[in-house]
Amino acid sequence: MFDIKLVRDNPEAARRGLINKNEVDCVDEILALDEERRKLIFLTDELKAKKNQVSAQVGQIKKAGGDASAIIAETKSLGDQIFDNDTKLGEVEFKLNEIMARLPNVPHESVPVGKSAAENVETKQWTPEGFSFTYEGTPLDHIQLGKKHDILDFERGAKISGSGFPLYKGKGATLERALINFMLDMHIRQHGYTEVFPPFVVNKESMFATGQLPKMKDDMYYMERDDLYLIPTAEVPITNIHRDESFTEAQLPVKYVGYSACFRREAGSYGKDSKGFLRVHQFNKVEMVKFVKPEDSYNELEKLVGDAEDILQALNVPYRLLLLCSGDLSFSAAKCYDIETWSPAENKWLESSSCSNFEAFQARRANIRFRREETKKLEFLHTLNGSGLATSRLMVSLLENNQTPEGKIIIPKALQSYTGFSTIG
RNA sequence: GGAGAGGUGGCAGAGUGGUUGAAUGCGGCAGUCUCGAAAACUGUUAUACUGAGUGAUCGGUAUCGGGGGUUCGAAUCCCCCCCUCUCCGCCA
Repeated sequence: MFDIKLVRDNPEAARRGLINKNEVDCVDEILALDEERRKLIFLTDELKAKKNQVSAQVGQIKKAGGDASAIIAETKSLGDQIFDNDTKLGEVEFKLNEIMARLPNVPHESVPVGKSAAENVETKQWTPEGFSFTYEGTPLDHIQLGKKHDILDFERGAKISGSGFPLYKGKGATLERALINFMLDMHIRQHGYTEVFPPFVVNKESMFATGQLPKMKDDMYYMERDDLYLIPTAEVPITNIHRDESFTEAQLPVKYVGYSACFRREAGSYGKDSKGFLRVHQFNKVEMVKFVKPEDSYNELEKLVGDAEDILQALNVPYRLLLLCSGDLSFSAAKCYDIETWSPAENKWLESSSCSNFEAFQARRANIRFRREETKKLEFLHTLNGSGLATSRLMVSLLENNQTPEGKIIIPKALQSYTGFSTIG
């Protein structure tokens, strides 16, 4: 949620933020509603104060055995006015909240201004020793490799559930499990995260808090009967661990890492990069979430990206970092790096991770605060999260980059103690 | 799914219609005492919105799981919903 006070105090900044994110300018509408709301509150509070005052007199008069009927009549009419005003106020606040809830976060000043993904900025590229973008011969793609070694079965996955629900088999299933454990262990042991294993199904309050609702409603699996949603990312349950809670300053930063299956309807994106693992409805992801003090959040974002990079370097997977431009930023993010891994068969980069600073945007929606020692006041903290990483596209890069000319797959050293084997095929 | 109990301030726990934002205890903070600390004693200790003020702050309103109702007046009475616990049933 965007802070109404920020809009009120600096409408031009809010307007710029909206335009930079390719959003409709609704600042004037917000300002008008806000003014109406405050006018109504002021009037009604005065009436209520009067009513409370008169009401107290009723008690005193009755105690003394007097007749209070004249005063009671006065309170009654005050009550009617208050009721009307409150009804009006409710309508105004409903409208205001609706607009505010759909107002995206404002990009940080370090974010390049741009309209679309084409204007994202590559900030780093990393490749393992001896790596070359020009492949000798034709590399098999992950679907061919999956079939050849009988480790991935997209057809049967589709039979069981529909397209986009992959089935892993044999060493493929083991490799997937190994990847998840390897990533979790590195974040826990080397990066200092606390492991959590969250629910994969959440209520609407949780979805609102992290910003999936109301905007992304159509992109989520929803169970009407129970009014519950399948999570699109572990970011949702993990960030919501501390919804409506507050920390002491000394407790921060709090860092969690957790695995979850992720479910996305991907409505409207059929056919686009959708073969095999490139776009699926269910995938596995290890997610890092941080709760930090506002002044630390941009430093923590860089560290978060570094934590994800460590995984890729340990796995010898070529990758690059993209700093997303304002127009490509998600609804809740103020700044975001995507990590893309190289696919030799597709001959392109694949998005495998997204690391974002949400500043106080989610904290405001989720009401997560901390008490600052110096001022003794409660403040909204900043939340961040990043995939570390999603296994589906990582698996594409992992399989394709580690294939030998004979079509074998070499398991990276760091993973071997997790898989229990060093090659596939 | 059935039956019962319960949801009150950071925590524990009183409170069944009228200065109750809420007793008491614990915790926290400040002070006294002490070389220092502990103990003891004293004081203090919620949040949001809103108005005034540069500001410290002051005024008003709301808040006792959530929503609605009764009443001049609700933590307290009524209705609906949510959650937690116990027992029974079912079940991976």
